[in-house]
Amino acid sequence: MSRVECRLDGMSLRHALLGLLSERPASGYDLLKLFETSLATAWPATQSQIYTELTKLAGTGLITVAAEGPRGRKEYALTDEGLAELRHWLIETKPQRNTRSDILLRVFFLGVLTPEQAHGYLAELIELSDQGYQSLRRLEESVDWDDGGLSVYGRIALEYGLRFNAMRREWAEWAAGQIT
Amino acid sequence: MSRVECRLDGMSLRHALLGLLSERPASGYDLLKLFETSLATAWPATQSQIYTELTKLAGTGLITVAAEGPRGRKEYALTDEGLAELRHWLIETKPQRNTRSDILLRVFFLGVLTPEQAHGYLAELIELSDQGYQSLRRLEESVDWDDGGLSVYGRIALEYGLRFNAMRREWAEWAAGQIT
DNA sequence: AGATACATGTAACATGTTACATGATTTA
DNA sequence: TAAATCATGTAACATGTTACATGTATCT
Repeated sequence: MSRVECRLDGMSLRHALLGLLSERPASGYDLLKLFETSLATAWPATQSQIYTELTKLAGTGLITVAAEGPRGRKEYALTDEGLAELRHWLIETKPQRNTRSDILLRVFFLGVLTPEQAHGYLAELIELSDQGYQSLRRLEESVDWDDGGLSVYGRIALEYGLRFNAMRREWAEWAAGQIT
Repeated sequence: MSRVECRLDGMSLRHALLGLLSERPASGYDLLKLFETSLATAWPATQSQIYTELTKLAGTGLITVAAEGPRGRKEYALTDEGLAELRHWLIETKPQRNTRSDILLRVFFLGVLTPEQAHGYLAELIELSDQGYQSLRRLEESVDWDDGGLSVYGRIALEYGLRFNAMRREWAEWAAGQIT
């Protein structure tokens, strides 16, 4: 009775918002900041998208306006239904979204460039990976890992980023060696 | 004079098509098959998208209908302008598209599940990574690497996939150990 | 008083997905 | 001759980006 209809996959933005609200109530503005910091690498979202989706979520009862503050601030809180939907998404639906990579796509076509230009591209990737790695290291140091719920799994997600950037750097170095 | 206006980034589908056509002429149907095989992991595209984009590209002169075959087949070929645009994209524009990962996003919110359920999710990821790895190994064996232009960089892209899946597997195993 | 940060909302456009719709040629 | 494959196109909808538009509270 409680699950009204079959929902399609996707709609990850919706679940990202539910997930962030599962920790504590927050305004659209707060959520925007959280997207910019913690979720930026996993699921970037714009201000426009966030506010629009929050209105929809409140309309379907997955979240509610729990409090109103100064400057028109609306603080949203997760409802029981919202938490159920979040759990449903995590447990029942298969993570299989197609990952699109601008960076990898270009690699297929480096043959139309000179070997020097191809090396240039790979050097860019090495730098990009280094920057990503360093930036995550800085984040690691600045975050209070004794904080609430997101910290355990936030640390795990950060480790993913570190390993990913290290892998990409090593791969790009190897690839540069393959090009004569 | 030749570059008419400032183009925005993005439009990777367009450049993926130009890139594939830089090797040899092909029909929309051929290109669809190429997307399903070689580009599937880097930049998936649907039949609908491909045919629509080909029509647009032919309209702007980046490709032309070089030949027509049986069943209404239209074989497209890259023009000089198209090749210039492809090179421009590869050399001048920075690869910085936001990578969205459904899989990583869920990790942030595993705290709303029981440790057992979280372990279940990580086990799924390990299996997914293994399958991805094996499937790329099979592809590696089935492809004729002495073929044309795409093979050198196609092999490099494939190596990326192998390393990525290996990295993700190891990370998920480590992550499982972090959850008490 | 002016700058910055807080705070929300919408409109236009670009991109991507699913489903529908049609038909020709080859192969078993 | 029936099924599979080749071959293209469009319509409706979902999602994501950029720009515009507005106003309040705090800090220096």
